[in-house]
Amino acid sequence: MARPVQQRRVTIVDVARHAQVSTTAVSKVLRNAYGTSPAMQQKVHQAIADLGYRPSAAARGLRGQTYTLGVMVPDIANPFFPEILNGVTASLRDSSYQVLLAPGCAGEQAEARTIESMIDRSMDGIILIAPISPRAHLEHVAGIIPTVIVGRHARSAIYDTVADDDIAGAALVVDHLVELGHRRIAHVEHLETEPSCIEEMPNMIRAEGYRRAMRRHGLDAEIDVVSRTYTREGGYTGARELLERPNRPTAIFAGADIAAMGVLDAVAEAGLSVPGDISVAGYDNTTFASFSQVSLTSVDQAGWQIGADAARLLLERIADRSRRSAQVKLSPTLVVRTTTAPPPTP
Amino acid sequence: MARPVQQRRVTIVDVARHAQVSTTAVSKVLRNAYGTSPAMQQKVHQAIADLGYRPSAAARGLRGQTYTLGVMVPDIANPFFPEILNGVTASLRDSSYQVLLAPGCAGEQAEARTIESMIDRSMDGIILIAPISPRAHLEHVAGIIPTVIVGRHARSAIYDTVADDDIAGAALVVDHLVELGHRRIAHVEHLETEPSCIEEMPNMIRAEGYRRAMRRHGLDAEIDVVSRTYTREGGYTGARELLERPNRPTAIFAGADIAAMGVLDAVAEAGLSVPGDISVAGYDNTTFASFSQVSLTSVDQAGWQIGADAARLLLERIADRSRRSAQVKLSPTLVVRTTTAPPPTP
DNA sequence: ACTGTCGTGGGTAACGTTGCCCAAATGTTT
DNA sequence: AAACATTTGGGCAACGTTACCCACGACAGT
Repeated sequence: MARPVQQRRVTIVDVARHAQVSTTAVSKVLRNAYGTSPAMQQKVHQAIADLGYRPSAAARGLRGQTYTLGVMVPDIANPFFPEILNGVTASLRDSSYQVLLAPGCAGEQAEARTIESMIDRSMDGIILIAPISPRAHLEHVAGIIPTVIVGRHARSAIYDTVADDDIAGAALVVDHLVELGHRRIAHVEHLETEPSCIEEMPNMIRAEGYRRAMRRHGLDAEIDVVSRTYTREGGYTGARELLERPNRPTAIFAGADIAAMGVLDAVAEAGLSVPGDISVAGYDNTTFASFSQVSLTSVDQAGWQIGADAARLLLERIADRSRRSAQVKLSPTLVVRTTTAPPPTP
Repeated sequence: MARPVQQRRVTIVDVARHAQVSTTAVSKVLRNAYGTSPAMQQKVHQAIADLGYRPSAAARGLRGQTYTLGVMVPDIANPFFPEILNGVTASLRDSSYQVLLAPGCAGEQAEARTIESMIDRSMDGIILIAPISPRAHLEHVAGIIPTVIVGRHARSAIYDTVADDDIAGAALVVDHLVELGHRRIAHVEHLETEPSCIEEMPNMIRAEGYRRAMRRHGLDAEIDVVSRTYTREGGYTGARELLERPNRPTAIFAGADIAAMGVLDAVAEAGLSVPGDISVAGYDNTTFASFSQVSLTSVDQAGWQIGADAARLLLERIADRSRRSAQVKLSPTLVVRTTTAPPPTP
């Protein structure tokens, strides 16, 4: 039954007393503020080490910075997001910032609550990955807390953005499939049920890129889009619908690898072979796409780089909140694997 | 250049003034504390709604609770962890708690820093998934903050645990393979580089369960374990080593699906077929295992349930810090798919 | 010697919330 | 009618940190 006594936390006051200086002095040393002699710094650092002092984020939050950054991801089960996150944490390795992930945001309501809760926790800045909130709400949020938006295609004066060129990415896939000889190329898109920001979302841009590329190749009549979600389930039901068409497509372009997974499920279930009967392509080039049993042709949008850029921009904005907003647009590349091949000869 | 003015946050004082009551009264209503009449509650709630008030977690943290729970995951790229997390958030749906995820802890040092940072942020409780810190350190942490440990096989008086019966899980796989006629069954385990808590870790228990089951079947001489990590890379290099054995195994049991992915990569690269030439089994029954192109035989350890139980225990412990510690042990089940079959007849 | 500047350090008042206590009003028992 | 219990609400002092000021001594330029 030996229970350790609930010892009081070491505070800045304890450090000050131990180092025989004022709390102000300790605070200054902690923040590398102006007005501290090397001798005092030495004393203070020694005291901090002796006592094992750690600043309280709560108390700091009440006054100023918390050295905490929040990242909101729409769906942690999607293997693309960990890559972005790795880029973020890599960028922050040498800083004193800690990253916290806010998971589970299904729907605009839940997303708003999640963002609110990050603000409540006085985070120093937030990175929102493909948020579905209306533009006005994002600007409102960005007015309260430094914000970087990942994925959305719209510039704002008060928040920075990092996005992949989804028009180009979708074109890469269509061009590749057309070059292989495909004409009936279908697309599985992600459609938000609460459509308040439709035209800025990466998923919509991808669908638009698909349509434009199809038209460019004179395939207007073959444009065929099914609307689901970027999940395995979404890809599965979407592909089921496509495979039941009287004249079924010879290629399916899923807007995300995770949806392509579902497409492959449906194709296998229908007893069709890939790429013999039907070609399949994805988007994101997740680790799953490179898996030997899958070997999915996919668009690489450099998730790591996206995360790294987002973190960098966020730190810059925290340092200078009135600086001009920046927009980073990254160019995707196509990684051709074995799920795409010429269509079957009839 | 219209920049929204940085408006001051609405505080409890504003609410109190607007509702014509004291700040104490507002605080009581917020916390459903004793001593508030229905009439006052009504007034206060109205004022809160009018002003859009949100309590500051920082200020709360300085005094008491922050209504924030932290979850530490060892590797967000492993698709098993999102399942646990979904269980956690589902359990907390109707509570006022917010979950934050602390990502990226490679090594004991990084893990300790991550835990420290959750304590610094005055979280109300933490869930540590398969932490690698020494036992003593975990007990130290649990003395400071309510803690639930997931995966570790050791009971403590001051923290609760939730774990899968890894001995039984490993036995399920070995029994299944033996029944199919396999004898040369190898295992890819996860080995921590900093071995301070070896014998409690789920990965070690799985390896031990494998050894025991092999002995039970009189296959002592066939025991063959390669030590890597539970990653795709680990599974890949581990399988490469196994496949180069003069008398290579007819079945490989990877301690995690994510490692099984790498095993399948290596097997494919070697030009062998699954399950024709070699059977492969995993652990965790992640969504990846059920994927049609993979169809991996795997042990289901009910990640969702693990997360839900962990969250429940944590709430109980927050409510009563001196309650007796609880240990939940869940029974795994085997999901047989198409990567396991009788060994090739020589 | 007298003023001004700079480097160094400290005092103090917030920041927003809640736990503890007390006061007044109301109800209940003797 | 007096004594006592209960309900309802408020005052006040922390919690740990930092921004803003001011004080002191040293030193340079007049």
